[in-house]
Amino acid sequence: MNVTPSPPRRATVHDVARVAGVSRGTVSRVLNGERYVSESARAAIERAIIEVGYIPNTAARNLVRQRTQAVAFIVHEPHALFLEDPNIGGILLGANAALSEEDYQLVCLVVDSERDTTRVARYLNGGFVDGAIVVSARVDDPISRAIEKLQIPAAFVGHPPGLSVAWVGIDNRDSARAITERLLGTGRRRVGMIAAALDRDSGADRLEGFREAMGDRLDESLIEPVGLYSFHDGIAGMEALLRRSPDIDGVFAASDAVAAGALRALAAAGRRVPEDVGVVGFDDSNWARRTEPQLSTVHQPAEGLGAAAAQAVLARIAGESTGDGGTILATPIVWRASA
Amino acid sequence: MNVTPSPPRRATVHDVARVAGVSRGTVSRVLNGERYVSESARAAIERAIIEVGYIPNTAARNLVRQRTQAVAFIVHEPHALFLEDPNIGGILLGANAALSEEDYQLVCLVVDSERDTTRVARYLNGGFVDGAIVVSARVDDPISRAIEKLQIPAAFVGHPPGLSVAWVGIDNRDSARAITERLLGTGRRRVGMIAAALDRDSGADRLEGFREAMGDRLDESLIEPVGLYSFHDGIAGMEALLRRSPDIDGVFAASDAVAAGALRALAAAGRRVPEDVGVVGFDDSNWARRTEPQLSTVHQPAEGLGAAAAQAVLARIAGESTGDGGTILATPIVWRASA
DNA sequence: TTGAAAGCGGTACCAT
DNA sequence: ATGGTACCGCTTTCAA
Repeated sequence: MNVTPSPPRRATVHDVARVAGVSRGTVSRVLNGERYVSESARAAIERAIIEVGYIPNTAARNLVRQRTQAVAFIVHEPHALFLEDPNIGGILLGANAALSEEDYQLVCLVVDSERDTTRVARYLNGGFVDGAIVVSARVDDPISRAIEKLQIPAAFVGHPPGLSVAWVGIDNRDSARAITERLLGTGRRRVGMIAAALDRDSGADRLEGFREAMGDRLDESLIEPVGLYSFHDGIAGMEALLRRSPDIDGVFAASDAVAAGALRALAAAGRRVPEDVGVVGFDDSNWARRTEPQLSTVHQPAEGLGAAAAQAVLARIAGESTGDGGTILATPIVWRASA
Repeated sequence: MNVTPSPPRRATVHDVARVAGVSRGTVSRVLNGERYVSESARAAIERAIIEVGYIPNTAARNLVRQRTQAVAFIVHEPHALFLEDPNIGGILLGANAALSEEDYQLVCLVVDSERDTTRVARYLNGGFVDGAIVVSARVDDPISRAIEKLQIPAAFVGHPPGLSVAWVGIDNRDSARAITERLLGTGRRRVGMIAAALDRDSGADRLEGFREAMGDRLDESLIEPVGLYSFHDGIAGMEALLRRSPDIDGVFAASDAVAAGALRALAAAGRRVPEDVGVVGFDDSNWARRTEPQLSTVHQPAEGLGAAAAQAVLARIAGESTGDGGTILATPIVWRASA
């Protein structure tokens, strides 16, 4: 069949002007609510707008105004992680809310392949957005380069190592230290850690914080490194720990998902939580309230991070801030029943 | 300080032409890899491009070409659901991959407030995208209206009741019937259902399918309706069922999250799964592999849905298809250990 | 108060 | 092959 129904040409300012019997300039003034338009002209134009079914083409407007009232939100996560990460959704929602407040449109771009990387970089170059928020940046990929080269107002969530830019994040080391100390405060003697994602800042920092809190009491054999912040790695990590050090009575899991896995492994091994073993996690994600018992954990302010990143970008768009500093958000400990 | 560093004006085709000593037309030809450009001109232009640091402004190009090579992905979920829904991420990734294949940019817009609704509708009107994929459409909201009015090539994921448009989805009723029958096939006598989200198509259809499969054997008191597809509602639903009908020996939970909750409640009540009670879920989401025992469930092809929606949109952009039909994807049963 | 005209950054057609 | 020019849809001086 392939009968494409006549693409109904959209009415333009031109059409409105013609029908209203005025110039396009006057129409534009009405459209933008400016002064110096006679009542009669305004009325005629408003009538014409309805008559011809006029809808403004914002893209054209942006071209001349040289600003778009839009900010990109770029997610740069490997496939699986994107689906799993409990924070990403919150960050997105937080950023969207903050931008929405200022009537900015958040456009989220996801990078899931080499091809995406260059296309997104092109998009950034293309003049479709006034700024960008980047989650999980890679150093020296086309996207970071585009942002730097074009000096696009940007903020990163999580500190991109090596990049000197504005960023917001949390203090993973300090938070890890704090919750480990709290765990120690419950009287545990043999405290271990299931460390994850040591190739990332966050993972390495959490381990570092654990080390700090343990000080002299640290027994290296009580540290079990695993690959991802995942439930399954949590199970494996806990099993390894139990095998190696059956007398373990406290565990700091690098994330709630890992902690949930640890709980599962402990239950399978017949250990009671928190009576025999105290367990603490990190993130305060959905996991934390679904385990039995519920997790004591570090609250990660996902929506706050998104909002802060958005505000940083908006400030730079407004030319208010040129600093490359980082903003660190508070991470209160939420004490529940698992320790 | 507020010293906005001199906004470095971006080089344009004009600049390149001037430096290369040719006309803008010729520059444009080189940019678009057309024929009929002398080697000398091409070389001069390429040199000039580097010299002035030219970066094309895609937005301007789109304006004249009247197409953007971008498709919107609109998510219209209430706040909490957005963070919970196990399918949305997969749909997004599937759509992105399919669009990426054709060198289209997916721009995801999230609707989380009244304000967002109108802003997104404006964005759609604005001429920034060639098409749209809509997840969780509302009937007669500004977004659906914009799409209809502008005849934007679109596809909906899940059948938007009342709207006559292209859509992709699954057959919830049939899938529910199939897995219920399979559950009955294991010899259960007293099979119930924790029905959820009955105000949505999907929820109502799954219950309908359950009813069909049960036929004469249906005992209305074994149906427990709960609010959301959530873990906690799963717990509550199962508790209610156990209270009312202690002899229950089979449960169809409206989603995996609900099933996970049911498992928790059953464990708390001392029932063994699958020995005492068989449980089946719906979605085949992350939940399914994290419960103990792992869930038997209906596989929901999230990425496939996203890809199919993307292809439908691309086809309509190409003017190939004008049908308003729906595409139904297969939902194989995945049999694990919970029944 | 209003219209005319010059762009915004490109593309595309038409002579040459 | 190339330059000239009209135009995409809208905003923004500048005169009148």
